[in-house]
Amino acid sequence: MRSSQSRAALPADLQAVPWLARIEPEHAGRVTAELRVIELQPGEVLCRVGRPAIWWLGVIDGLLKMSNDSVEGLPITFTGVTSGGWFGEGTLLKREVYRYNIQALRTSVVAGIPAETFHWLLERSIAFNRFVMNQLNERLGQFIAAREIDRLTHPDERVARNLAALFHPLLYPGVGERLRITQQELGYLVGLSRQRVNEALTALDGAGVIRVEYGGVRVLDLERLRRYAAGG
DNA sequence: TCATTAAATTGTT
DNA sequence: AACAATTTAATGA
Repeated sequence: MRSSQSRAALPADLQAVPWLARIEPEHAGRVTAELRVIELQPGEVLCRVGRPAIWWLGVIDGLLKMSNDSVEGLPITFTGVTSGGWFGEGTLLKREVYRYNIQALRTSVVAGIPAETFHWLLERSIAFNRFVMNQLNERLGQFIAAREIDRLTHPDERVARNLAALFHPLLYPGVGERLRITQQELGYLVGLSRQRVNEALTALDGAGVIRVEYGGVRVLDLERLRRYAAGG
């Protein structure tokens, strides 16, 4: 929006694109040439509902909040997109407009490839199709989970589920890795105050499912985090 | 490399 | 919302 300008991708950016190394070399060439990168400041909006979908977008580094608030009602779902996550494929496949608002929760580096390149890859690269198919499947699971999360009343449970969703197998292959997110950011994501998030994290730490660390959390038991129930 | 300082983040009230 | 304590990052000798 402001002074943000897109630039060509640097080698370091390319390394942070998980599907790039998996597709055929002859296809990767076009992608690296067309990949654009932009830096977002906290609070900056990447795309809004209703805008035509021109890019397939992914996070190089940072944290984005994906929300679909209907014009009339309250925000429906929130999903965090962390480093390595790509989104917008559903919209691009149908050649529609964006159905979500994407906002940066912290300073983030975001990459994008043009819609034509996205379709070009779909028509040629089996490896790319495989990645997108996986991605769609994961996203579907996330939305089903999101419906459940919305119904949860207990803050500790909401935090637990949201953390589990962020620590997704697709984005973070191994348990025990550190998820870099501050308690403030988690508060924005889940819709709770920082204090309440802190309280919830302390409870989760006490239960042994996560370890609270400075500037992030470490998931010790992803399964138990997913199934966490307050008081039991 | 170490010490000092500022900034960010956390834990509590 | 405010405060103190802690951790990290930055700076410069």
